[in-house]
Amino acid sequence: MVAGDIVQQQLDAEGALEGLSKKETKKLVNERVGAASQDLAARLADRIASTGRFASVEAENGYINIGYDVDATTNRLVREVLEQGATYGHAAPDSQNFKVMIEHSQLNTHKAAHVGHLRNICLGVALSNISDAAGYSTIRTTYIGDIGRHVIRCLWCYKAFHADEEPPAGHSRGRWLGELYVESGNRLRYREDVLKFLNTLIKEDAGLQEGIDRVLKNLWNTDDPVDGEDIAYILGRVTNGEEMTAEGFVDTDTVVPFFTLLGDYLRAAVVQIDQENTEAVAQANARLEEWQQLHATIDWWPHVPRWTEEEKATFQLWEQQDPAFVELWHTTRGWSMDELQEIFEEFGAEFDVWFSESEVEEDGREMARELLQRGIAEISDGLPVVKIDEKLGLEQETYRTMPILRSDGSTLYSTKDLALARRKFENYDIDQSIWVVDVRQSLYFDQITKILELYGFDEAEANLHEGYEFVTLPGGIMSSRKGNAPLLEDVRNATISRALNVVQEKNPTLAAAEQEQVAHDIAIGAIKYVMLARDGNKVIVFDPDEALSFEGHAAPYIQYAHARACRILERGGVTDVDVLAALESTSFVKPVAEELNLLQQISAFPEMVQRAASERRPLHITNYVFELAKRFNDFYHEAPVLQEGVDPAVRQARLALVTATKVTLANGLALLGIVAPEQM
RNA sequence: GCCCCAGUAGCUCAGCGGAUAGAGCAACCGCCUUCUAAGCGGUAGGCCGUAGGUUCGAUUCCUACCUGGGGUACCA
Repeated sequence: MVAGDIVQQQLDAEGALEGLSKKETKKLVNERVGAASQDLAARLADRIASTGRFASVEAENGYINIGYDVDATTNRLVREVLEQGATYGHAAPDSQNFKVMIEHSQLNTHKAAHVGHLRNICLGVALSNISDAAGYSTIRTTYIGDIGRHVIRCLWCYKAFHADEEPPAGHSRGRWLGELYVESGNRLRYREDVLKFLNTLIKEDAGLQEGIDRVLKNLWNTDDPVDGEDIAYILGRVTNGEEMTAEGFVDTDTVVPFFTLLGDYLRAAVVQIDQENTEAVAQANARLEEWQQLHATIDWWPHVPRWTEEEKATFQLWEQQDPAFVELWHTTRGWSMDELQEIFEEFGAEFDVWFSESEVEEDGREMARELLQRGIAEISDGLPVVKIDEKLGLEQETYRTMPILRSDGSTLYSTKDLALARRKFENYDIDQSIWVVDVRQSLYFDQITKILELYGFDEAEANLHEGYEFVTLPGGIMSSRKGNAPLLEDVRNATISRALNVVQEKNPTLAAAEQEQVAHDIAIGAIKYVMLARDGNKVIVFDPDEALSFEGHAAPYIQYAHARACRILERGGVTDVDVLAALESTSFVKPVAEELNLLQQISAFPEMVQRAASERRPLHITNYVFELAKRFNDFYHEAPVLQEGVDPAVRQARLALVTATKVTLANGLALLGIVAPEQM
């Protein structure tokens, strides 16, 4: 760019540009700029070299390569690393003079955590660590979803169907509640699911039109014949390829015998189909399987409307703070919290402040009232909402309309978040408030922020949504109903047992307890690395097999480099303290290329921490630490430390380099919340 | 419809307007009497989604389009 300007000025001064079109000017400048930049680089290089501050300065291809005095620079660097130890790379605490609150790991009680939550925890922990290390005063917080529709549903299901059951002992009680929540959804959504199945069949199954007659005939022949109008309804929908609704039936329970008889048709379809056509066979089988699953609970059908009423009534029990219900809530909440604590501990999530939805509910309700009173919110179709675009005077739809309470007066997520956002600034004197929540909520958080602005809350703009894409499975979107969303606990267990196998195979002489500890560190590290080594705006396709791979670009590769470094130091019989003490007499003369590459990478760490913090991208640290491990492995193969024939001075220098590498690797991994074992 | 995100090697992903676009996995060929082979070296593999624009220079910035994903008033 500079060279371009210079060339242009030169040509201008020479008068060479006179009368030329813009395009011709460009062409001329273009022709000369390459040479000019090389010339410029060479002249600059000369000038830099003349300062005598660098060991070598070379101009190459328009770039300037500067060489340092290796011995002095290395000594200084290694000293810095060893003196600072676990804080190498960190800025002085609070040196940024900026206080930030990071909210993450908003797990729910009464519900099982899945791999998507795992990404949140890993990201939140890493972002907090990095923020802290970069010198931002960081308050770690979480916001537990201990009330809301999921809790109500779970407890409704508990009271209605499982009240007399003994919940399992110990930590699986939380998981048990999670299963109840899934069951509640299946029950309440049952009619929808059945109708969806029927309507897909009507739309996609060409054979149904022919087969329907027999099904309907059998419907006449049951002991308790169904209404003729309903049979006509079914026939009409099928022949016209139109969707059925529950309301379309005179007697909605007609669906029960109809759905049962449909099984005969589907079973026959599997047999009749051309067996050569594997795709059609697979589809027919899949349909039959889905039918079987739904049919297993066909007796649910008549009850669904009543259940829906019961769910509403359960909401009201909470709203009215019914003592028995509140007690049940409190007890079951405790079961889940025990489990959440374990997860947090295992994944290194520590919090300075704990929030939960139940504690901000009243504040939120109060705020909603005020918003209505002040005319910022209004009742639209019986629903309290803020018409944000209208209030901001925006022509184009941008922030749309946000409900701030349910029409029955119960609170929504938004009700509570408005209150919480305000509380954070009022009680903790922060400069910035960050939500680590997946990207699907970005409109939601924009809405919250804008409503706070309309409310007159000055700090609203200091809210920041740190979004990240969600986690899917190789097969497609996860659906908890189909049960193919891997639960956090399952992923954790599978990875740990897999890691244990590898450790036992690779390091059979290690004591069993050590093997288990190492396997644990490796497994958790592997999971975390997968979650952090992709940019936030990339969807992670979570392949359990790949997460379990311990080779290549993954945490174990880095941990292995660290363990190797530890091993060398152990065999060399030196500690960090010894190396530091000997530094005065350590000289780094004529290092090989692998050593220089390693040194360069170590020295880049502090800057990388700053960058990761300011961009809020732990990815920079995962990349950094992988590159560092790679360079160490290169060094390991090319530059022997303890082997015979290595000059004692070289050995001393290399031991120092290995120590600095070990410290930096451990520090980098620590920022990611990954443990660096000393042996593997 | 409107808004957001992604599209780079067979797959998963890096790539701070600049040098010959890089890793890992998978494939193929090598390296353990040596500080741990969870490692290292090599081979092969690319219209950087498409078309314009800005720039001396674009994978990178802008616009449009294509493809995929997500969001879009009483889910969280």
